[in-house]
Amino acid sequence: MPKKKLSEAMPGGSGATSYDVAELAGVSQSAVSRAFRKGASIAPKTREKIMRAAKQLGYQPNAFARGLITRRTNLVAVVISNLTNLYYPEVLAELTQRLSAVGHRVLLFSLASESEIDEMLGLIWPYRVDGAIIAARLKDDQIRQFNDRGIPIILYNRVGEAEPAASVACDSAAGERELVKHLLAAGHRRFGIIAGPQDSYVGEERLDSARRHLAAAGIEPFIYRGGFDYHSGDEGLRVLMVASGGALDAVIATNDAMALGAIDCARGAYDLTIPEQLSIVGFDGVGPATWGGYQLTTIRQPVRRMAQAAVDMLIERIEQPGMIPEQRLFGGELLPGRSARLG
Amino acid sequence: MPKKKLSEAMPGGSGATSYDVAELAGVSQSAVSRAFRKGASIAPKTREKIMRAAKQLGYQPNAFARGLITRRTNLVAVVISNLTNLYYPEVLAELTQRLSAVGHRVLLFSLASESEIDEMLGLIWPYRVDGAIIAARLKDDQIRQFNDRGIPIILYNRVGEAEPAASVACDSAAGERELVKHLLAAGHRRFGIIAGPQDSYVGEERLDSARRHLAAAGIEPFIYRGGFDYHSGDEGLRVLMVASGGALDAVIATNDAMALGAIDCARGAYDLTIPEQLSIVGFDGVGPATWGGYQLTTIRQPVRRMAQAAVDMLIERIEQPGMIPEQRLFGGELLPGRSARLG
DNA sequence: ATTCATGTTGCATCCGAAGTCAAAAATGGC
DNA sequence: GCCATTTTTGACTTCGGATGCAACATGAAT
Repeated sequence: MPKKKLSEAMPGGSGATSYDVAELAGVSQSAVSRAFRKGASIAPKTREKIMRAAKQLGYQPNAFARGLITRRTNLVAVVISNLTNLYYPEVLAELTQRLSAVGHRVLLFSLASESEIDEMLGLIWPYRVDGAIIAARLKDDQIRQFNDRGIPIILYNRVGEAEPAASVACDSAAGERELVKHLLAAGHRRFGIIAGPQDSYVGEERLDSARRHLAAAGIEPFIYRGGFDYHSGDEGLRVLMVASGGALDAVIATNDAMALGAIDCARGAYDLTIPEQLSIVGFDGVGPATWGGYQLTTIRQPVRRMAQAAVDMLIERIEQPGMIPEQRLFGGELLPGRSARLG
Repeated sequence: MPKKKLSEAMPGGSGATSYDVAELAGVSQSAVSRAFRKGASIAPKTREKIMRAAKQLGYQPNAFARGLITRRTNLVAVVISNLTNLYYPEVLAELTQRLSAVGHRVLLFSLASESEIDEMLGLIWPYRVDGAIIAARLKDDQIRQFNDRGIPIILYNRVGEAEPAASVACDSAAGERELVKHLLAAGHRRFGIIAGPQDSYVGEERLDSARRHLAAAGIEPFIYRGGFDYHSGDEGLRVLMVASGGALDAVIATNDAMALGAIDCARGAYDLTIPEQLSIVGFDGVGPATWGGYQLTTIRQPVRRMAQAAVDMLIERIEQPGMIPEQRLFGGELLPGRSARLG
């Protein structure tokens, strides 16, 4: 008995397979397959005939069957730790657009906490993604798991430590240096820093850079650690005001959300005018930073270019496995804004 | 010759299949398959042995092979029109969390413009998603395509018109009514409305409701149409100020982003104090609305409950196809804030 | 017309896990 | 210890499309 059990047209459903299309078009299943593979050996006339039949049946090749045999799924895992952060939605939007443009689908994973990563990796493997873009803190052994499985990854605003990994990042150190330089030039001397959680890679980089450049000028800043959110900015400013005895010239927040929280707190709780009585700077250049009420002085990450680079690099590495991990560092742009006096 | 071409252990890779595991554990492939299916008929001792072998090889069942035979992919398509809108990232985060919790993966699609929907549908079909949650404007024939293919969908803050579709939404009309009621009770009489684009379902609902309730009080508001973004709020306020000859009591923005833009514009460009000289209300209850600098008077959508409901309904409909489309309407919560005088 | 190169086509097989079914093993009752 | 149940197990087939290969058609060159 030949294997020709055609899927009977269900009531209204469209479970058409290549066999159904083949029968309707009067060709073999192979022909149908070839009609849908660009560049395959098939006569234009035949392809047309097949496409007509396919349309009539609402046929679409089954990505699962295809992926099984070709070992290409056209899926890319995108892992983002906290989507509610103001910065990531923009990144995600860009990544999704770019990936779509090159024929890849986004399998999205978001984490409530970094501890969920291992669990999440277990959810990724079964889908045999062609690659992954990761904006979350991966430990070396987690990076190695991708490497071992031959799945190319691009770290976004993170870098691999011992284990090699391709990455795209915004130069935090350089951005922070720029801010500090201008703040110092404008005469600020008493600094407070509102930093992020210690497990954030970029957070620590920004903090280190700021401290280093302040230290070079003989300045020891007050430091508060928050959680990268608006509320941390508010609380951070209060803590710093107390710690410094109210004598602050400038506050460096390691991201915009906290800087905005600090601005509102300075105005609302301490009745300070920004930037005359206190300079506040952030980092990222998220949407609200440019709003009229804030006009934050900050470093804008070139999100579009970074996303484009991440996707380009990933595709390259998918097409040509075994490339040496490349790290691309993008310079941020100083948005002068009006929340700090710069020199 | 038996089909026993085992995938040779690549250099460091882990392309282990159930056959590899079977061989190592000294059992048949079927046994391996059963070991990974909860509730399958297998002896505890055997399962343990298999799991040990699987771990050793880094084996994870191939979702593509599994999906092909079971016709369940555990994939859910999530379609969101504009991710850069302040409101959607929160929704997306909730949806992803909830879906993960019930064992489903998110295949994310975002649209740069609504016209891309048809194209995007063509990208969804091959992946045989188990269901879809859609926060974008689907035309009836597009909803029908899902119905025809037997793919359950949940519309998020949208409803189907002619074609039946399950949906989850926040009661825009009721929320807007509440706002108008309180604004009227506080004595406001000269209203301006900053509305969204006409192709937005919730936008039109909010606008209609506001106009209707104002009309009932004999009031004809000035209306401006924007694009749901911060900048539209700024521009909207300027236009309304001109149109009304500067004599506005209250501004109703049909979402928060525009309300925030209007507040900053009122303060910055017209030097008005909010809410003493002008009341401004929004809709959604996004993060920045509660920030100290704004404390927006708005209607907070119960995002968590809505997302939970959307996922629950979708799963129900996946498990039990053919259910009658249900529509769930959630009431919003009035956040009094400080951007409007309420009665 | 014959030969050869080129372009199309169908057959058979494969990808990897799941499910069917009947055989084999374990369990229980007496 | 023997037979009747109940588990547990493995051989084989299935899902749907891609591909190597051989067969076939087409047209050009001789």
